[in-house]
Amino acid sequence: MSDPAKSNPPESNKPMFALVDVNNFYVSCERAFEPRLQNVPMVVLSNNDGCAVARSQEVKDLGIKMGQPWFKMKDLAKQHGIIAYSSNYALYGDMSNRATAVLRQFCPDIEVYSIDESFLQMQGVAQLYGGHTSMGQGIRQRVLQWTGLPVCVGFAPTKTLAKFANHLAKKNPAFAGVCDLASFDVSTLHTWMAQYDVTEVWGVGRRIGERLRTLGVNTVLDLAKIEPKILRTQFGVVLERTAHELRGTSCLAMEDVIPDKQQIMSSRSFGTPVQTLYELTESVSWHVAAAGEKLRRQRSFSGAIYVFIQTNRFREDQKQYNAGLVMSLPEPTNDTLELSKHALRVLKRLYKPDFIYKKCGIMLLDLSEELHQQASFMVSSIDPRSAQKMQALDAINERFGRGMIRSAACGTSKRWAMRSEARSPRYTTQWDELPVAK
DNA sequence: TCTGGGGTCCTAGGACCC
DNA sequence: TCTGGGGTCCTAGGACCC
Repeated sequence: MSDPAKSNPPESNKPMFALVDVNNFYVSCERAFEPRLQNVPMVVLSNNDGCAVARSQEVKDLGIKMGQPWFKMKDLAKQHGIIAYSSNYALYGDMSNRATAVLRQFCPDIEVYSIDESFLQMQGVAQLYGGHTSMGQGIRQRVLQWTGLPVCVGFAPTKTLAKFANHLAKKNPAFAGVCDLASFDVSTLHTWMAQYDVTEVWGVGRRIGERLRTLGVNTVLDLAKIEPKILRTQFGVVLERTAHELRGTSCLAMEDVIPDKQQIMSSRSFGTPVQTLYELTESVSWHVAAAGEKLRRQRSFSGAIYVFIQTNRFREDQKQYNAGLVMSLPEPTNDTLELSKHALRVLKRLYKPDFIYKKCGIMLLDLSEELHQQASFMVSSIDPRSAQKMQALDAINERFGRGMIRSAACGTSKRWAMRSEARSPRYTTQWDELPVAK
């Protein structure tokens, strides 16, 4: 017998991607630990229990849209017995890692695209599993068995098509959760493409969708067929690339290494409205601490900090004030206390009494790598013990929970803290919240 | 009463330089 | 009086993603 790779060189050299995506991810995480939630209409709410960020199929069937405010659907919820959970990011993050670990067993070349989606670069791997479809089924089965999470898999020669394949797998029960576009002939592919709105394409949102419609581009197929050069002049390189991808030419490669973040943000709406500088100070200090942790985790330094405060834009009966300011730091730092000092100085300049605030936050900007930090020849104002201090702080907070050690400015009242009234236990990351078998 | 929190990339346009 | 043109860098804002 001849080597299959050799007898078939053009096939195995062509790029081939799989997109694996967990169905209704947050909802599925909750269901994995509470079987009684199966087949029950349920949503998971955003921070502050604001709006629905994950919906079970039953809820989608009721016509409830992504991002719909919870308070607006309470009547419907009562009527249909919709259960709402607060979001539990400790649980979702951990479950995501577990699912990713299973995928890695199938294919080492993996790009974790988001908390619930990964691209796999196949390069002939599927042959080991008897082809795309059976590999896809194998993935579904093992992820479900090992993590309790249901996934769908889409295969195609480009990332954009793999996203579309995944979408088909999700929407059409006939695919049984796995759709291999590479096995479709052109007319079959086009028949499917003609059935879906152009905004289903990865990279085409509401706005671009509207503009495309004026050009007579309504379906996925229309976008695949239009001359890409036209898109280039009217929309730019990104959409041109998307069109090429829909035609089967791979333009987007795997991004295997996770690049360091170029900006780090921490912000949140308040659980209850805030008026005093004192409370804003607490909250901003809290955000600086959270962002500082992320900054040090990727071993970066920040050269500038942005602070903003906002009133509630939905309250037409209240005076509105949105303000933000960037401040360059005298030298890059990763020290939470140093960052706080500057952030609070900015906050004082922004603050105006007589407004009712709804949200505040900070962003760390001008990030640079640790390696590039050089001790200044000039006298540095940075405390030489800063690095050790931050290391100790991170270690303690890692072990005992965020905020165990914090600057005094973070305060103790936290009247502004976000609402999270129906959070499930952190089953997989806290010893005292482990699920109990009865 | 109650309306999320992150990120990225691209482009247009202004400032500035020669 | 004549009112160029090309290049770079930066920023703000818009669009997208999950």
